[in-house]
Amino acid sequence: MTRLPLQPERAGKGTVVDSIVQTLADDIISGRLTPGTKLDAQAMAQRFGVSRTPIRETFGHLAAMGLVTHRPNRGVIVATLSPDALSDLYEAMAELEAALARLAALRMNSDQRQALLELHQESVHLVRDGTADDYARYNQRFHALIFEGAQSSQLQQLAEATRHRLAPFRRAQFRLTNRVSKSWEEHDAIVRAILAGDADGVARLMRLHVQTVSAMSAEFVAEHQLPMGTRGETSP
Amino acid sequence: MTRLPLQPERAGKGTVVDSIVQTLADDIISGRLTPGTKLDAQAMAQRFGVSRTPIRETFGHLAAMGLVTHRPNRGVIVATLSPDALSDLYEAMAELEAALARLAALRMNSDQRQALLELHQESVHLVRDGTADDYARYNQRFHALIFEGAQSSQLQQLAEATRHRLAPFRRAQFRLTNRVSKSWEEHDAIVRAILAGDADGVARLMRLHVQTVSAMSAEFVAEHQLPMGTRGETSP
DNA sequence: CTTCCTGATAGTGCATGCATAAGTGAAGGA
DNA sequence: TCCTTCACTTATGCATGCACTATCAGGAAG
Repeated sequence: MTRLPLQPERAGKGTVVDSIVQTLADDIISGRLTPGTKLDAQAMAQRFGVSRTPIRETFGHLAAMGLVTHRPNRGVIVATLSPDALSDLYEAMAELEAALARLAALRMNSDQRQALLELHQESVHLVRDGTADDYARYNQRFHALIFEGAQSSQLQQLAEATRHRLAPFRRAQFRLTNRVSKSWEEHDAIVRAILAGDADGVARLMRLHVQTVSAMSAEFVAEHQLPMGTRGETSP
Repeated sequence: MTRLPLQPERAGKGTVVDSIVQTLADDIISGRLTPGTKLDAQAMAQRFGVSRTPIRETFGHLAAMGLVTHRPNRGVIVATLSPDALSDLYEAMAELEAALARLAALRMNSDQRQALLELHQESVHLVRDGTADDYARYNQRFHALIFEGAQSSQLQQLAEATRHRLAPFRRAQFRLTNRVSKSWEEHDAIVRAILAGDADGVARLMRLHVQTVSAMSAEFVAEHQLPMGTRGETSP
């Protein structure tokens, strides 16, 4: 009668729904689907060669992740954020990343610290010679290393989920003038604090870093009139 | 074939799925459904008087919230947590609550500070005269006031979602000896730090407070053999 | 010309049916 | 007695069909 669990956490793979969730989530995060875009259930059904039932289930998952907004009887759209909601989400991001950086400063082993330092030092040339996309990729890896160093998988998952929700509004910030060099300098201070084991200091620095990104992102969104859904749903 | 055009109880205006999600989530959070319990789709369909389709959609929502675990072709069970996963979640909880408390210390207005102080002072008698449930209710309101005071709705939502996931494992901790008076003393220090505007101090205190709860919860789970994911992990 | 009604149309939400994989128990062999 | 095998049972995952609601075009009333 004692039923021992066969393999822990084997779940989450295998069904059609999960693979479609991955695909659509990636479409949103990568910007192929922009905020405000309506997701037509039967068009998706055709695209993936399945019926509408698993598509609707997929929409449920994406809605729970905050990537899409479900409006009863009116379909599903890629999530839009009012300026207030955007800064609110960035604040959450700032606190999550600050907490992770704090833990990383306390917990990273010497290999991890070395890897972080090397990644950061090798990125110097990107400030002058790299493209915005190059720097964005380095930036992604920089934060990922800190996430891993914190060794707190739940907190990491929350941070990554929040990062995904912000992705559509954050993408192009490195194209702003001077943003790259400023960002690199902020990273530099963060790396030094982590190597020094200055937990409270790195938390403060990371919070400021993300707040700066937030301001840049808001500026970029304002300048480029990204769809935000400022006034609720009813748009004329 | 026999389709009833009129739903006798279509409570609220939202969809059926949303109301079922609410009900089942509450069943799990409140402990009516304990971790490891299998959720039978057609039994649920009968219980709520709907077909299996919206039930399956409901399961998707609950899985995305982390309240249930979906095993392909093997159904859905109320989420179980290994001891490691439990402490990991508590760590996330600690950091989230610490961040919220820090913001609350910076942002609460005088009315909110007054309300927090009054709630806390009025709760003194619960330490000696109240039941565990009484204190749990006060505890809930205490943390809720701090959440509101932080004025950071996304962070608050993350904290509440995490709190819900922990609820099945956290419920009975106030029945442990001395836990109530210790908890009250920790709250007391937190209130004083918030009133003093000591942001970093309250973050540290809150982190310790939740860590203590984590230890208590782990102890309770171990003593009472709650269903967990993987057995065999002995504490160091 | 604007506002309000009204009917057509499309798409969502749910029910039902079927193929398939997982679970169950009995029979046979070591 | 215990383990393996195999048919049977059960429930999951997906497809399809139908009713209901939101949206929009067109026309009447102000």
